[in-house]
Amino acid sequence: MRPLFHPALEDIKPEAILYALSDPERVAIYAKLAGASSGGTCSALADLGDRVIPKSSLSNHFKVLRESGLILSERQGVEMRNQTRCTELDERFPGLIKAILTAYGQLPVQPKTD
Amino acid sequence: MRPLFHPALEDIKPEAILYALSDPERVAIYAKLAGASSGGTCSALADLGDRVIPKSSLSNHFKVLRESGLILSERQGVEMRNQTRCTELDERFPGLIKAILTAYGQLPVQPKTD
DNA sequence: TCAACAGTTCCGAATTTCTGAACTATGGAA
DNA sequence: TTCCATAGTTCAGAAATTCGGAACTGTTGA
Repeated sequence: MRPLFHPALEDIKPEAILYALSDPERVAIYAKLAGASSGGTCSALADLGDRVIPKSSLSNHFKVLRESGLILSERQGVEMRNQTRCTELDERFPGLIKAILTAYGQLPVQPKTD
Repeated sequence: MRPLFHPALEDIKPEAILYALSDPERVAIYAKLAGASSGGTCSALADLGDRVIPKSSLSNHFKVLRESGLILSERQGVEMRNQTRCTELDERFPGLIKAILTAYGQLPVQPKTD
């Protein structure tokens, strides 16, 4: 398996962020991740309620989110822990993520201020 | 020619906005439109500096922008006047457009005094 | 060493995007 | 009116992207 690619903060492109979040399925995944306190695994996020995302599609969604700079994934044992990079991202693109999640009506919690 | 479709404000979908603005070429067009006081025509916006967008591609860009709810197009004589719907949109999705244009570095903002 | 499991990669089918060419709509001139 | 020029749209086929089942990889535990 190839090592997972994560762009450096300064290499994150707005078009990649917008593209990644132009898919409601990915937004749902991202919003769950942003809301969950636990590092969300892929399989924990596969169930969208009305449909279960196939494994390969899910893996691709995570890849898009990861390579756009929205999330950080690291293998932990047999599974993959994913977390958002929202604090970092908000530095680089102030207000962007919050405005997007608000637009989707998916803003889960107020941003952490720690 | 088919009549041009514009979604009603309440039918505008965030995914359509994000998708439309996930293409830097469309962002450039939109930003020029937002900046220009005159209603920008298609041909006036075709020149991106480093490349001239083909007519048919340009027409498609405008269609995507229009059908996502970002712009309003109306024929005026032989040409098409386009204007942004940013005031309306900001009501529906507060802060979204501004955050996006800022992220792209395309918003002529006043310098922060931090 | 083997089995179970989480997730990735592969690959073919379906969908979408791109753009040159043809077409439509409008206005102005003869 | 008829013809021409201009602005933009639509068409069509090639290229690129997305989707998802099947096969594969890496890890843990027995």
